[in-house]
Amino acid sequence: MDEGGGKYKRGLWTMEEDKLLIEYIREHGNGRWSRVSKITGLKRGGKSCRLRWINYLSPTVKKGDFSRDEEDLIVRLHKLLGNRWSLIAGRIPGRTDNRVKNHWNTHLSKKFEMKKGKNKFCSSSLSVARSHGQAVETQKVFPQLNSIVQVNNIDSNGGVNSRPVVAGVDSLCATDTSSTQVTQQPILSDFMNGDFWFWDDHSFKSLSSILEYPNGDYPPHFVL
DNA sequence: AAAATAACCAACCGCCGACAC
DNA sequence: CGTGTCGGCGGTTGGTTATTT
Repeated sequence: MDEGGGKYKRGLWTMEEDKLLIEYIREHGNGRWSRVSKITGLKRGGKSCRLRWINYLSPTVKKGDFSRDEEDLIVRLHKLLGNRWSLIAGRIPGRTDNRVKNHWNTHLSKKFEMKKGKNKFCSSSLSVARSHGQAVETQKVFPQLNSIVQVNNIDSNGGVNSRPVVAGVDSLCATDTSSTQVTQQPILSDFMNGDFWFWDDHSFKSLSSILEYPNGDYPPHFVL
């Protein structure tokens, strides 16, 4: 490959280049990006073609401003997942990881990013409620999560106790680390470290593995 | 009106994992 | 196994546009 060398053009794409790329994809489908320049004569590397298609030319890309709902979802998912932009974008129809990332960096991070260290529980968006009632507020925001999980607590030794809980995005998380609420939710910190697992009869599933199922198409064993 | 600064965002870069050979 | 290629990801850059001085 010669993506960074002088063989390929760099910088903003022209309309003519866009046309060539669209024509290529119409005929050959997307993928096999490294062939684009050979077939079309386009002086662009495979990576550049892929990025241009995914982030701009694809008909699935939603252009225009982010809605309040989308912003809210980004903020909550970012709290939950950190800078895993592709995963976040995967939950927001039509938005690409690059656009979500840019929007976060330019608009949202200043507004919403929590100060780290002072209140770790508040910076987590996931809580564990001991009843559906406590999770109701969060279902409006992130219905997929609440609908799929019934989990058991994992104790400090890695064992599973039998107390069922419902996990969800919590907009009403504890604001004070000294409150008793914190001590009642010992597994929150595990969650934040990415070590939280959902138990579904015979196997553990990480939160991120569940989120990777698009559009709520979870395997049957996750559905309550 | 012009220069300086800030904000925005498309595109690039380096790294990594999957895969084929 | 090792090597090369490709596609995907997150971090970063730099050009353009908007705003402020």
